[in-house]
This record gives sequence, structure tokens and C-alpha cells, in this order.
Amino acid sequence: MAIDRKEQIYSTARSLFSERGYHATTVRDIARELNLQGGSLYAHILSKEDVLWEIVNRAADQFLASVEPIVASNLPPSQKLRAMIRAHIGVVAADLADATIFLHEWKFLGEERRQSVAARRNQYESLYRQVVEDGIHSGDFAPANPKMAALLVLSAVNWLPQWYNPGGPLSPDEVADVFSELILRGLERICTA
Amino acid sequence: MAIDRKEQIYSTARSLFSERGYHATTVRDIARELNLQGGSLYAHILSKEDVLWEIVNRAADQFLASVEPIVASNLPPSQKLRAMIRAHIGVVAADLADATIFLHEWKFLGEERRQSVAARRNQYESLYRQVVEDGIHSGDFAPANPKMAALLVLSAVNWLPQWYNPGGPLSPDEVADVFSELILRGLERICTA
DNA sequence: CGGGTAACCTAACAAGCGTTAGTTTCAGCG
DNA sequence: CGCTGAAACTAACGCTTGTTAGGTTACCCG
Repeated sequence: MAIDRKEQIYSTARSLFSERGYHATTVRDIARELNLQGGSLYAHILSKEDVLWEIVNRAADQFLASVEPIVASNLPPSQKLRAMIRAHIGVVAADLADATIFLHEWKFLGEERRQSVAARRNQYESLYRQVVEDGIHSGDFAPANPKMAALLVLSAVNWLPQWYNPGGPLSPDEVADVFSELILRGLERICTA
Repeated sequence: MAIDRKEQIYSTARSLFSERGYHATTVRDIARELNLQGGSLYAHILSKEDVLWEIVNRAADQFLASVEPIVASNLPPSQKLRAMIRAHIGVVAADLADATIFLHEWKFLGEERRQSVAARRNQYESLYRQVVEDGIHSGDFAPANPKMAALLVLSAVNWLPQWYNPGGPLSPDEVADVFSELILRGLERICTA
């Protein structure tokens, strides 16, 4: 049985880091979950921080990879935004823990690594900003404040891990569609009888 | 000079807990900021967790107190929602640290206290849900999914502490108005030429 | 002036942390 | 069978954690 202990460690760490937070999770906690002694992990990992680093980076990869092709496509802005929200929520739903760690626990990396993650997070957010700005300039969107409009979208998708339950009544795509509709068309009844 | 050391401790803890997180902040960190020794704090506090408890509870008070009178008023739903968003952002802007701790660090309280906070958070969120549902039932809002619509509003206000800078170009009220407009009227240009 | 008290310091406690070194176990293979 | 290597264990390291006990300072009130 070619069990990959390293991956098991990452997987366990993902659960615990996202549940309790990085600092409240000890190396021995992770080991216990795998029926190991604390020190035994160091046959597979270099340090606790390295584990966090690997998890955060993989999550960043997932989010960026899911959204970049959509930005690069030539869909109209509103379709792009819908597709991006769908893609993002798909990634979140596939692993809530990854998303939580990517959003919150990355702060506990060392200076250098933290900056690297901050850059990728900014990169991700700027993709949303870019689509919103394109939509406003092309006239597809109302002449809103583009920064604030992008922030509204990002707020919606970034807050998702705090409440979304994959076993709940709405599928990831359904959640995405409802949010897209609300963001694009608004809540107030102004155009219909 | 009647300096209230207890309040100074709370204030320092607020900064540090919100910057580094509860577990990454040590009692000695707080003391150092006040030119004290670690143990000296215990003349004023009972435990580190008690400090967190006090901070979280005060923040919960602030948020609830700012929004409850609006819900109880007889404004139309859309005006209520605008006023609530204004009130919330006002509280956030008055102390970003409080908001961050209220949203994230409360999880590290002991079982009993954590449940008490969870209840108050639910109470707060249900106020928004209630206003949205009223608006939908009265016909002021489009017949959207009320849970999701409330979640969109809550996402926007809950994500605020992550990006809002009180020294930035937009005043709290301006931010609130822009968000209100976007949420109520939507981003897409559908009713205008 | 003198006694009390609140605030602080020093020093230490037990427990827990991330991490390392040395040793044991055991399957795979000549 | 005996060797090899990986993977686990035990045991400890140096340090930090939250917290406490006991002594010292300094100020208020009679």
C-alpha cells in the first residue's frame, strides 16, 4: 500500500488549521490524528510552517487557475463575472478548509513567504477588479465606482467559507447563480411591476 | 492621574489580538506594550481568556445597539437596510480591531462562552435577514431568495474590516452609501439607456 | 508622620511548544 | 539468512506559555 504519508499530513493539517487555526494546532495534534508520535512527522516535513506554506500555495494555485482562463476569454463582462463566481465557489465547495486557510491563516507565514502570498492574493483580486472595470467602460455595467463594485463581489465570495455547507440545499452552482443575479440585477424592485 | 490600567490592557489587547490573532499574542506581549512585566497584568485581569471575552462582548454590544433601533423603526425596508449598513460601517470604522475580533477571534473562547457569542452573532445576522424578508414580502424588494440576499449584505459588511482604511478617500458613510446603492440597484445596466 | 493598600517586580511553576538525536521495527531483496 | 532503508518510536533539548507567590515601592488618608 503506497500510502503517501506526506499528503496525509497535509490533508490532516488542512482540517485542523482551518478548524482551530494555525497557532492553536500543534504538531502533536496532527500526528495524533494519524496515529503517530509528534516527532515522527519530521521524517516527512521540514517544519510546521512549511506545511502551512504548501497548503496556502496550493490553494492559491487552485483559485488562480480556476479563474484565469475565464478572464482571458472573450465573453461579455457580465458572463465573465458569472463564470468567475461559479468557478470560485466551485473551488471553495471542493475544499472549504483550503479556502479558509488561504483567506486567514496565511498571515502567520514568515515575512518573505507572507509577502509572496499577499502578492498572489492581490493578483487574484485584481482579476475581479479588471472585469468589473471592463464592464463599466464598455457600458455593460452601470457607471458605478469600480473599486467598490469589485469589493462587493469579492466580499461575497470571500465570506462564503464562513457559512457555506456542501451538504446544504443549494449546490455550488446554484449559490453562484443566485449571487450573480443579486449582484448584477440588484435587490430592489425598480424595473418590474 | 486616574489612568485605568484595566482599560489600557483591553485596549492594547484589542490591537494585538486583531493584528496577530489571539493565540499568537502572549500575555507578555500585551504587558511589554504598557511597559509592564507579564505577571503584573494579573493584578487587573483574571485570565487571558477573560480579556478576549470582555472585548468580544463589548463589540457585540456595539453592533447590536447600533442596528436594533433601526429595525424597530417604521422606515420602509430599503431605508432600513441603508441605515443598518451605515450604522454597521460606522461601528467598524470607529474601531476596526473590535470588528475583527468579533468576527474571527471569538472562536477561541471556551465552549460555554463561545456558544453565547455564537447566539449573539446569529441574533445580529437575523436582524438583517428579517429586514430583507420584510422587504420581499411587502413587495419593495424583488422576489429573491431572502436567505441569500441577506447573506450578500452580511458578506459585504463582514468583509469590511479586511480592507477598509479609515484614512482612505471614502468616509464610512460614503462607503455605506455606495454599497447600499450597489446591493439595492445592482451592477448591470438594465433600466437605463 | 505612619499604616494601609494598590500596583508593580522578580522569580518561579508546570505544562506545552517545535524540533532533534538515537534507536527500534520491519518489509523487500540479494 | 543477513543487509538495507524507510518509517516509526522514545526521549529529550531549549524555549515559551499562562499563571502564581512573595517581596518592594510609592502614594493616599488619618
